[in-house]
Amino acid sequence: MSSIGRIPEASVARLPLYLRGLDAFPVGVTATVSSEELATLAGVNAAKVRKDLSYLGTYGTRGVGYDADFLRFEISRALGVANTWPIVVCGMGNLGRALANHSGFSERGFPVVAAIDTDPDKVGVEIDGIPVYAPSALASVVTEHEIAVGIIATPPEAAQGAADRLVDAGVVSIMSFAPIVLTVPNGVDLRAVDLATELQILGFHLHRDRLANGAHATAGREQNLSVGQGPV
Amino acid sequence: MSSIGRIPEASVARLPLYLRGLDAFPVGVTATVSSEELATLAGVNAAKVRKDLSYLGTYGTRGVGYDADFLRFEISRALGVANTWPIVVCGMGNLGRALANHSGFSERGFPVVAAIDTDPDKVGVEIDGIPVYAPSALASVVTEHEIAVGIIATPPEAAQGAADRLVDAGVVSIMSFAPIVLTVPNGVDLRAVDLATELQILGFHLHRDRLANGAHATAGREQNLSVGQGPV
DNA sequence: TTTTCCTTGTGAACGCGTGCACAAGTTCCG
DNA sequence: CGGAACTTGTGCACGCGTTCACAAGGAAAA
Repeated sequence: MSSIGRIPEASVARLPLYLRGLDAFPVGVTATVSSEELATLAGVNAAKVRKDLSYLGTYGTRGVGYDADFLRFEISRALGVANTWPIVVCGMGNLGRALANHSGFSERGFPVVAAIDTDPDKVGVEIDGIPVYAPSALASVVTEHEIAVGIIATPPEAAQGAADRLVDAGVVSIMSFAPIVLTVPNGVDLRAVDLATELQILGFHLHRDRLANGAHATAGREQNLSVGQGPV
Repeated sequence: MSSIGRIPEASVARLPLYLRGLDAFPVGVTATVSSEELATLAGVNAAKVRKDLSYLGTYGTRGVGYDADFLRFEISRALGVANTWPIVVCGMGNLGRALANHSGFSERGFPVVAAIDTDPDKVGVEIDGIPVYAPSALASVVTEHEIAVGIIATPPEAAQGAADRLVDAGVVSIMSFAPIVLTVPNGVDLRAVDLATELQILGFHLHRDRLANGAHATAGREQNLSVGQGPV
């Protein structure tokens, strides 16, 4: 087994992008990718690709490139994509329903196997094929499906409660869409995505450019940003 | 007018969090916040709060703290929150509909005023009060509502096309949920959020912890992460 | 007025991430 | 077999962001 040393967080955050880029190459077929190509596919630069991959091991061939299929396998292994992580969605409002249906999740090894909602009208039925349970059933649902990942898509007021229940039930990774700061015990991995905040960042640049130029936004900023998030 | 110098991107990304934290204080009422309190409310540390705010100007009082109401005003001004930025959502699938309904957007000054979809059954009707137009109508819709911000929630195959049309129509800020790399001209601000990628990052830590410990995840990682994204 | 207490604002050090530039290694052609 | 062309892997330098630690300043009490 290849004992991988410490991989910088910034690199970890890019590994899924490389994996996504490798979708351009068919599975099971031998093909060669250069760091340059992969960089384009992932939206980063070539030096970063090479350095990131070097943290995983020496998987390329100098003068040639990387074998696409093998590289996919190795990145998948590093990310633990071989495993399937069933997830539970808390809050079946607009966003929750959309997330529960999001095909990208199951395609990437994160099938939504259950949902939680407080609305008695929703509890007990299946929404888009996903069974909805009451909050009280969370612990048993988590145990039964061996769920390690939870998504919080509740209203802000209910988010901390949902997080607490998830943690109590044994969930150790949480992705939250609630626009508040959540507190979770040590050892629980929390990722917060606040969509309105993201827009406000866009708004800042917009505002600045409007002030700088007359009304037209010609003087530019950067042109491409990728997903990511830094630890606090 | 306070001419603000260059504000680091990392600081800009936190300003909305501070603003969100200040929601805890009523509008129009004089109250004092210390950097420590605000740090807790925003989920960061106090030194960062002070440094970030110092980029905006000298708004605090030594020995006392910041006036919550005034601070909110100043951060709002820096972010351009005074303005309202109408947005258009491209792709009224599950995610698009959820985003179009997301109350957090309009609350924060980003009302969804129009949607675009290729499905003839959707075009011409209103979905949740939002008029849906055909892609060909995009330019006139953007002009009419003076739209500067677009959201891409289309399937991946249609995303680049949607981006191109948005740019042609004059949109200069784009938030994309499509799991592909988009190319936009210089001067256009693009923010990409790939939800599956976010989950895979969680999955990586999960995987690592499972390998390290037996099966229980007690040995911990960090406990709190906030939204953010770095320029490429 | 002077002293004490408190919190901001910031200079400076540290650490991480990025990108350059090149040595090391591979393939292919003559 | 020698050399040209190419691409990886990485040492190193640079810059940004974070954090510490403290001086500067203000309020309140003595």
